[in-house]
Amino acid sequence: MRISTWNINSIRSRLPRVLDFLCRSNVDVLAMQEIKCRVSQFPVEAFLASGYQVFVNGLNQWNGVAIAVRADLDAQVLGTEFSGKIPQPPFGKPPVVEPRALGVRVAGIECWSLYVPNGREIDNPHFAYKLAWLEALRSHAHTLLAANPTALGLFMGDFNIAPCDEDVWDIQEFVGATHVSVPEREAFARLLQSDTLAQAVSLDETAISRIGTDSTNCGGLVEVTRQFAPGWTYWDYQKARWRRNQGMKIDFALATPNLADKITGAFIGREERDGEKPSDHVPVVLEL
DNA sequence: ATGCCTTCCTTCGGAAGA
Repeated sequence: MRISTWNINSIRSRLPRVLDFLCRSNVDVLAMQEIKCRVSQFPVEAFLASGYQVFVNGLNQWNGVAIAVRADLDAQVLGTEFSGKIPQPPFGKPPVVEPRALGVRVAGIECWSLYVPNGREIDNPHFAYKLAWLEALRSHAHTLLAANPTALGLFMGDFNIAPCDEDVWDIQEFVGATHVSVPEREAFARLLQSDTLAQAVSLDETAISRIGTDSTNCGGLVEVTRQFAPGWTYWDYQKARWRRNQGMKIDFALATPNLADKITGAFIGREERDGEKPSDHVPVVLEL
């Protein structure tokens, strides 16, 4: 079975590329982020014609997530809300929960497509929102595993965090920036099983032991792409980042331990950053 | 050279992305 995650940066701009990728790569489940459209604007018929059922969470031109599942697979929507309450952004009237999460149960696996808030700048209210959003995700994962330690759960998407210094082309360029800060890396680490932290994030021993001892309240997940698929998943459109190969590794798949044991490989579809109208992210594909 | 790009909208300028 093949499961993929991809921040496509607008389904209406990327439809031919996404359908081509689905068929060519023999993908069974695709978690998409940044569809940038309302549910009514999503090209459902085109997916059906290509042999995929598709589930959509989209409100307007911002954010939005979807999951395509091969038509012959059994799939049920879980929802757009975590058991850990998803926070509202620090703006907007009336207040609304942004479409950044969608869960579908596929073949016994609880699959989530996630678009973690960007954070903007460290001192921006959006940054606190990002941390609160990640805490809601941690709470959900913790609750899932507390209820059933053998649960099969997969939390895929654009995490907007570079967990390790090597996950950006030059860490010196990111001094004082979001995506690499200690609070973000700690929030990412708290999603994980405590004994997988040391190799999963660039944090000092004090921070790792502090988070690691908090095992009664950790997410309990395992990041399952890095060991099979090293390298970056995003290159900014600006400043010729792709041509100069200056990228970031910010797209991941976090699995519950029982599902992590079933992962046999992963790869990054780098070729999707080339050619006509690419997204700035490329797909990450898991093999089970 | 801020190596200035891509997407969206009650659209031709601004917001957001990371």
